[in-house]
Amino acid sequence: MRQPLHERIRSDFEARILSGELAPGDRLPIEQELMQHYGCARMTVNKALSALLSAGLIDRRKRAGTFVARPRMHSMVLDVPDLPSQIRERGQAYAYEPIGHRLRPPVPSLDDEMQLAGGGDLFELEGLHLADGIPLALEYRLISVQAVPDISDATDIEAISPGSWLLKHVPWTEAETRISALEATAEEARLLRIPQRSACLCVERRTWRSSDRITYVRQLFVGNSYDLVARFGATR
Amino acid sequence: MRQPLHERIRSDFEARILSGELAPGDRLPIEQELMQHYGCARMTVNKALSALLSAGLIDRRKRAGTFVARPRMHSMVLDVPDLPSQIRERGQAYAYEPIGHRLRPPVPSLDDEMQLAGGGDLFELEGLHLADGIPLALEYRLISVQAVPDISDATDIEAISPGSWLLKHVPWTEAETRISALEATAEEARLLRIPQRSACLCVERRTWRSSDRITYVRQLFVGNSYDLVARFGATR
DNA sequence: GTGTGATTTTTGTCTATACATTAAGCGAGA
DNA sequence: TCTCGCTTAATGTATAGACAAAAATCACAC
Repeated sequence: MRQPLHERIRSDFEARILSGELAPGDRLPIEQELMQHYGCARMTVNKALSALLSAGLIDRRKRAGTFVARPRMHSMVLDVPDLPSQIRERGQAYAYEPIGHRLRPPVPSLDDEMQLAGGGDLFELEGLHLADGIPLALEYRLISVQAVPDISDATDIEAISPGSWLLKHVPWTEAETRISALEATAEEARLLRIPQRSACLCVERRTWRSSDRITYVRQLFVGNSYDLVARFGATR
Repeated sequence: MRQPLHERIRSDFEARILSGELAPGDRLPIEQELMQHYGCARMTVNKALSALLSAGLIDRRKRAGTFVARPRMHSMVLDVPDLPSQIRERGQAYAYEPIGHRLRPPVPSLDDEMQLAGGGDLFELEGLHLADGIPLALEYRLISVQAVPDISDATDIEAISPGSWLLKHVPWTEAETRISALEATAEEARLLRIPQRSACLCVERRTWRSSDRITYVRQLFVGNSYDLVARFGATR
């Protein structure tokens, strides 16, 4: 039994759905029929269909049956590796160069800052990510002191990089990333050592741990030296 | 039984892992112990742990046991909705304005074009996506005639938008998206009606159907009028 | 010591069955 | 015709047991 039966059933239907043979809205056989077709117990069929369900390929309704899901708003998996390891993987030397940091209260007129702070203060942090000594990205970060009290006595936070430090100390459960393109301001261009108004890739991210805001970060990548890559396909 | 037992077991351990109480590498109780702790059958425990496994939160090895997974390279889900529906969702009028199209052989010196063509010709297509009459994105697309023979007699392809047309006619199984920022050339700027060298978000996508290349598309978005959004979280 | 084979623990798969839950569909009555 | 409740077909959850497969461990021979 090199390939488990439930896996075979699952991939059979995955293939038929992805190939278009089974179109969105089409009904799949009921579990009883599949039991007979594959000559197995219902639990085995159920395991296969549960996997397809959690992969979002099918919808199931009691009494009604199992249906091919409408093509969900197409989505792909975006790799968000942390910069240090990604730069090292390219065979370059990584360095983080702190520009400054301070503790300050949130600006009352900025809703986002108020929510992030959640009654406490904000830890503000700015620095450069360098690859082989050349600036790759400018990072501006706000951390909620309330959500991350350890931040006060974190002497090592700028030794590695704030992103890596946070990942180690504060696991998050939810995040939203926004990607856009914009032109570097004079100040940003100076820090990144690029011409003014050069195109930059702007990645903003907000993270939560079960409804509490943790951090906001804005990374400005030098346009022609960094690509984000997303993939879709080959379930595992 | 508002909440199934297997779901309770799953979320118990999800919480303990995300909170850091269980650190990467820590060993979880074996299924026998969990059966006793929760007073249930082994299949129930197994279902909970299988869910955590497929979510990537744990690793399991026969004879060795179950362990909290090392934090994987973080990945997020990137929404890639097709432009027409997304623009209409914002309450704007969508239009596609064809610039031109032709059938031509691939350029022999370009490996990517040769692979895409796969021995046949390429269908080349250029057009603008407009929101309320204002250019939002410039699209350049190559389609493999071999993979999509219907393309020859597709009179409607420019009536809707090439992306939507393809999505309807040719399901794909794999795709790679590359996101970067760059400055519009003189020609691109003219078509998009923006100043020369403005920052633009460049989305390139290559799609496959089981090892056959189908299409290459490059969409150039006006920098300040479009964001891509990616999310991570809420395991259903 | 060092490999090598047997042992045993733990997960992986599967069966057969039971009862719960949901909602589609039907029929009775207003 | 509309509504209410009943029946019933389908999925959802759970059980108890069986055997398979992998790999850590141990014992033995060299």
